[in-house]
Amino acid sequence: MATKLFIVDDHYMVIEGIHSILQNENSIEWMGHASNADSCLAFLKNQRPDVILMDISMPGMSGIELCKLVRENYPSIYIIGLSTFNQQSFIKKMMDVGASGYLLKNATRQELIFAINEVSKGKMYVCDEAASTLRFNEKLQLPVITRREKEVLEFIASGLTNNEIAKKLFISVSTVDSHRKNILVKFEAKNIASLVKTALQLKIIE
Amino acid sequence: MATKLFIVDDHYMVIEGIHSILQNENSIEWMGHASNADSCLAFLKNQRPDVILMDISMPGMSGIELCKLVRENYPSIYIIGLSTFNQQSFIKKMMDVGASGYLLKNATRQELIFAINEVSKGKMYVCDEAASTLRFNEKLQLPVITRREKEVLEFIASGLTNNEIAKKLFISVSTVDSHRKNILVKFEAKNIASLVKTALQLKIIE
DNA sequence: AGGGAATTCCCGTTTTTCAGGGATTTTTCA
DNA sequence: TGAAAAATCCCTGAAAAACGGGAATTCCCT
Repeated sequence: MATKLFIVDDHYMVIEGIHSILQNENSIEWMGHASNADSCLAFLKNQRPDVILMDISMPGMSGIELCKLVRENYPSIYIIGLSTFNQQSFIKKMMDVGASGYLLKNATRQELIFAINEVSKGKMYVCDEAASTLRFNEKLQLPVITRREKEVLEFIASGLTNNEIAKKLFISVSTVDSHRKNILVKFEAKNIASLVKTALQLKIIE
Repeated sequence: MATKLFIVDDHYMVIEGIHSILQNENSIEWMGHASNADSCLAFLKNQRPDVILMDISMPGMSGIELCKLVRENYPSIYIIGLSTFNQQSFIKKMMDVGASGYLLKNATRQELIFAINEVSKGKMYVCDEAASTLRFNEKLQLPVITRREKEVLEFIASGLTNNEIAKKLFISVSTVDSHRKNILVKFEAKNIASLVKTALQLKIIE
């Protein structure tokens, strides 16, 4: 039986490309596409694909949130993440949230078909580039900061002083200072400048 | 006479998508594709398309450099920039370097065909999103900093203090401080944290 | 129920940044 | 060759961050 495939991507050219690539592939049945998370969810109300190819960065709800939702509500559907960039945190988050595979948009026809078939059988498929990025990151691993620390970090990056942050969060300056110190340690940063830089580079803040 | 089109993009799916979209369009003749700047240049040694669709971010030479080269050596070829993101600086740089148009990868079939046809006649076509980004940026325009200021900014972002920077550059702390102050004014930042954040966001430093 | 993590708070000292001036010497380029 | 822009240097005082400690409470998970 052919694998029923659905695609969520906000790039028309990519959808068209995948459609065209899979046109003569009779092991895969094209169910359609959505260009954002909401239309995807609406589609799933009545239809049940076997595999969804899902772009990670989309306007509105991201592929990561969408993946989580779909996996929670329709555990029989397998998901393959799709993105342009080989971005450490994206890949990890996508896999954490239940994706079965990960492809970059420069994948070949062979790789695409192979990935869909593997995943439809319940296996995993992560493309080489993404896999090596994951391995690299396991060694280097991202600093883990708490919810509160992240809040403080965001305020710091937007230029607020400890005093201003304290007022915003209704806590004392000492507390803010403690958080700041802990964040600096976790990031192995010696001051705010390098902290903000690495936090942005690691996409921990935007 | 049909417009002869060539495509440079490192994403197979996008090439395939565009190919598929243009298959039944007889005003456009598909000449082929390259997945990087070098193969594009090699192709141009013997062939002469009318229009090149060119991805901006590619491994190796970027679309911006490639665009410049092509325009210098083959001024009869018109170029349309292509990218995933609506990124201020990219669009501007691409247009500065001689591109005739700019499309995002979520363009529709109609828009794609229209853009190619317009550009082939020597006109310009910039998609709405990109155009509004350009307008937005003209008003807001990027801070212009001097070479020295950029050097200092980079050291600041990597966590060096004024003192350390002074030693590295063999200048006095006062001078570094002056640069720092000027940079802060130019970025309208109130402190280092917000400075580093906006400098990174505007891609003025990496 | 117990333990660890998270969040909260405080102190004192040193270093660095911020904000406000002003001033001189090089470069650059029209 | 001359004016504008860039790069250099200096001062002072206040504000904030960095450093190095310690400690109490609350939350969460097993």
